[in-house]
Amino acid sequence: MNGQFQIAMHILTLLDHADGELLSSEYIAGSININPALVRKEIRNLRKYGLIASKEGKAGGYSLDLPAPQIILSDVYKAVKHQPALGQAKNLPNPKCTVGRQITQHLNTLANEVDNSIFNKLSTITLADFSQQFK
Amino acid sequence: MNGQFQIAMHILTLLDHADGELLSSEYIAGSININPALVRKEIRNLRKYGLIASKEGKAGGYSLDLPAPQIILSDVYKAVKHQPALGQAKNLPNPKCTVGRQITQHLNTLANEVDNSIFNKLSTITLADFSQQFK
DNA sequence: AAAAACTGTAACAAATTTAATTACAATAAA
DNA sequence: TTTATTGTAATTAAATTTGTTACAGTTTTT
Repeated sequence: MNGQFQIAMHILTLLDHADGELLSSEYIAGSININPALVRKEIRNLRKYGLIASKEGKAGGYSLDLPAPQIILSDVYKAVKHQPALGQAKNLPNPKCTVGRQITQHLNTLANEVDNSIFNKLSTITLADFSQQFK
Repeated sequence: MNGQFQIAMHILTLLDHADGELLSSEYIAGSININPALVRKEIRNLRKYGLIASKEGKAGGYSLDLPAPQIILSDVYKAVKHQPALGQAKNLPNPKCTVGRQITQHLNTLANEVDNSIFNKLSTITLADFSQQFK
């Protein structure tokens, strides 16, 4: 995994604290300490998932698209997750071997079970829960 | 994450099926379809955690160091895991910002909780459970 | 003793992924 | 019309992961 989840949480927490006021990608980038273009790229994704609203043009910026108590961390995770948490090997096991022939399938099943347990855990926490720790 | 867990599980499953007979890194590599040196490198690690035994020299090779029912998948995970499942951002948040100042700590707490839920899930499954699916 | 078949380990190269940078068109407010 | 900002793409740089090669050390076999 990479740092997308952390970046996403940082952005969302800032927006929650802004309390409806629009924040610019430059301001957000200043808090996270990364490049503003990366912030915009990450937000493009979160917007696709209905978590963030944006306004273009002068005095534009970003805000939450849902009240913080309605943003469930499992949804944030889904938005940024592209791979199973257990990882994914890129080898192609030998189909002539009894184990090699079947292992991909069994490993995938296991990976899904693990992903589910992460979802379950994260579905018990809202952005509001997380964000209020800072106050 | 990378594919280390999958490679480790593949190796362990093969060794379980070998039923005490020693397997060479070349044979194992043939089933996984990767380089023998990589197999040995991965095994070096699993050996450190007491999961695999090795024998050097001609007619050498590898075997399980514990009966399969005593190899818990959470131990395999611990052996290969180097990073939290949620990932880890490499930015250094701005300490002048209320959120930036505290977020690393709160994200780490969350990451630990998630890691625990993975451990809990994997601690319910043994290598024997996994491996017997192939028979 | 010598040859053969292994493991153990290191050094290096290649490929892939992630993050950073730059640039600029499009939009909306002043 | 100027200014500040988002949206997006293209490119570069850095980091990580995977693959390769090589060879010393070990144990068995002849």
